[in-house]
Amino acid sequence: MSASTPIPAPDGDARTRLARAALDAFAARGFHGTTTRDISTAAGMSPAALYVHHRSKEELLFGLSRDGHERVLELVRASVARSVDPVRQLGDLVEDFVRDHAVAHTGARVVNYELAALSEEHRAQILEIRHQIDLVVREVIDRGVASGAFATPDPRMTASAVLSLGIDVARWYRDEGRWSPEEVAAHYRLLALRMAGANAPGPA
Amino acid sequence: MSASTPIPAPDGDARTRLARAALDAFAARGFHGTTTRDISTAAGMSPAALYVHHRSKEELLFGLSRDGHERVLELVRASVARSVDPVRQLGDLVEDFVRDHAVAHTGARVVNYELAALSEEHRAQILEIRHQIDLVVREVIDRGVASGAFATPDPRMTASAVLSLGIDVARWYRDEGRWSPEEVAAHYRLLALRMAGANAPGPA
DNA sequence: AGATGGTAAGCAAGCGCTTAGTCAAGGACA
DNA sequence: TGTCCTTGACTAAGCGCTTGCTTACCATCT
Repeated sequence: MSASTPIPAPDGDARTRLARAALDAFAARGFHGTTTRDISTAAGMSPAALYVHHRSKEELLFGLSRDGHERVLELVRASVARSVDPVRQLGDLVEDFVRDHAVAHTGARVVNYELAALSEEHRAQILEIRHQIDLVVREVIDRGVASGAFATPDPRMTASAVLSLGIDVARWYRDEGRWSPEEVAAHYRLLALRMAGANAPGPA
Repeated sequence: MSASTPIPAPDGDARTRLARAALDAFAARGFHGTTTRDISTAAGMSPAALYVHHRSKEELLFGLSRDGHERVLELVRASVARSVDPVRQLGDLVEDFVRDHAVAHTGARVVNYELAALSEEHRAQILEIRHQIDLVVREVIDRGVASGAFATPDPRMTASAVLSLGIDVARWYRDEGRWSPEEVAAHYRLLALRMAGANAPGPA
């Protein structure tokens, strides 16, 4: 035969398959509601295989949480980098953030609601990334208030609320639901700009 | 002795102590992360005592969830009943809802984030109460749009987002945090009215 | 005496994780 | 070319412990 590839498994290599199975299981039943047998069986392997590729169940969760958070941090930084106008920056940020939380709501659930299951040190690392995400939003709103584009009596709480609104999308969004990710993202862009007190939200 | 009371235990009767211990534990570590020994020990009893007062760990969760949801449903209905002006109704509703989710964030976490651990039938009962809560908010916004007091391209999604914003308070609020429940409630009132497109939010 | 509210002890099942080993692929060398 | 040895992925079996829950019994009230 001419095939020289190292025979890829049906859906990626074993390590990736285990990680994806864990993500789905954690999202559906939570960290403590998921057994190592759930994960390995879903990945088509024996329970011991999990420990060939990952040190423990907790470290598997940590890896998923860290990767997910870093992806979101890059996402919001990229949104803000696309322009200099705070109104457009906030709109883009919220639209991208919300779309992502709707599309990837399975991963976002693990990322946002399983922090308590992490070890002390791992949770601290994650909270640091979350802080960076918070800073991005806060700075956009602060600049908008400084320039007069936004008006809000408490910019910090408004920033917190805007992020909060987007995070909760991961909790309630369903694939078979009433709205597409794009529809939610577009409407939430408007809502966030109103929250910030933008005078003329503009079309896009 | 003159005391005729039936010797109340340090913090309420046994059933209540167990329920409160369960609520704290479920909020801190989740349903599956909590053992029946955690609960009974925190209530100052042996593991078997839990089954004298409650049928199972799941039914204990269900009771907490049902009571919590019914309390919130009564709360929002009372908020709306205090006036007839949609602007004031939505403002009062959000203010009361958010204050409650900040003050009672422990209970609200269980109520909002442990639904997956319930049995099929129990979860269905809870979802019905949640639907009633949703309807209250939706009707207030619909009436505001009809009267011209509100302006939003998708009243239904706006209603969903307003509730969502309040629910997420339970996730991030901390007692030792930056803001008092009253401060968050007041600011969120403004945010919700802006989201709904109220022209003049008014003072209170 | 019966009802009420509690406990000590423990059962069957399930948990995270480990151990000891199988098996296929690949390089080294006679 | 054939044989040996190493390496890496994987599993069967199971260890020690914990889980939710039950049973059999006891103390205290009315």
